[in-house]
Amino acid sequence: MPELPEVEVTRQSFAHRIAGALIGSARLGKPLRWPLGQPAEALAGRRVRGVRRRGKYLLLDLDRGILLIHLGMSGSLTFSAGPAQAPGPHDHFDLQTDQGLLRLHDPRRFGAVVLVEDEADLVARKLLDHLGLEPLGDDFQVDTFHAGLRGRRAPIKQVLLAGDVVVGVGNIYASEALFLAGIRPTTRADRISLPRARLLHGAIRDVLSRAVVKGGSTLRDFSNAQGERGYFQLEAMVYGRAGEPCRRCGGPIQQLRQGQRSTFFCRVCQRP
DNA sequence: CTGATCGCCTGAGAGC
DNA sequence: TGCTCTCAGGCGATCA
Repeated sequence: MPELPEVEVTRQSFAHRIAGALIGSARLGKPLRWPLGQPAEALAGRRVRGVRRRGKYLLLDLDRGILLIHLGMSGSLTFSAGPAQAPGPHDHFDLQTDQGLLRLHDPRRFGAVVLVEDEADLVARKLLDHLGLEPLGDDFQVDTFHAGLRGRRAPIKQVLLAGDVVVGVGNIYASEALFLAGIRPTTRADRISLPRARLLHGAIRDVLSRAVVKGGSTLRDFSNAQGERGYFQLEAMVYGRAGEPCRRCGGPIQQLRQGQRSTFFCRVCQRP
């Protein structure tokens, strides 16, 4: 579910409410993708300073350590004050604070919660070091982006998904950004000229930032930490629209598979 | 180095 | 109704 916009929307929906909170206790449900790294009890007594995002990871800065949270494919967070509901079968992590309960709901359990002492921690480095440029940040410039595509013979769609050139672009927004840039998803990344890289750079920033404004995409059950759904899926130009008319030229949207993932594109509006 | 595959999990929907 | 199959927003590990 969650790509950069959904993770950022989630962050914005609870960062200000959890800032300064004192952790009373933590609870783990079924195992997630990686172990917490320490007993859940180790979180008690720590204080939450704030919440950052790196790619699709949320980083809860504590007065001692950092709690890394990844939503995987099906994860969502809620943060609620007042009496806590009993955890459901898919609620696999709770962080009880004096300002509310942060709860991770993740049916498929591809998500993770990892406690590290700092960003130099080996596990933190394994997860974060290889990540590419932040697409909404100042470092994401056309020339560095274009340089990152050099030497990449793989299809541009898959290079975007890999996340080592630019982070946060998942399966929905990769198709959407390539449509906006007029680039065929199968085009080899290293064959993209500087002018087309400029178009793609702009398209990535555009689609991700507009998706954040719309609260992300709710295809099935995504909601932010206040339980609110996203609406960007209503504006999708190609994703999930196989066989339907292109919103630009009217031709049928095509679907293909790249690396076990569905890709959607318009063969008229997107050139190789 | 890069690229292609493989799993990790559960649930929904299609087809028989 | 109930079974089997395919697919779903991610991504690290492994092998060529």
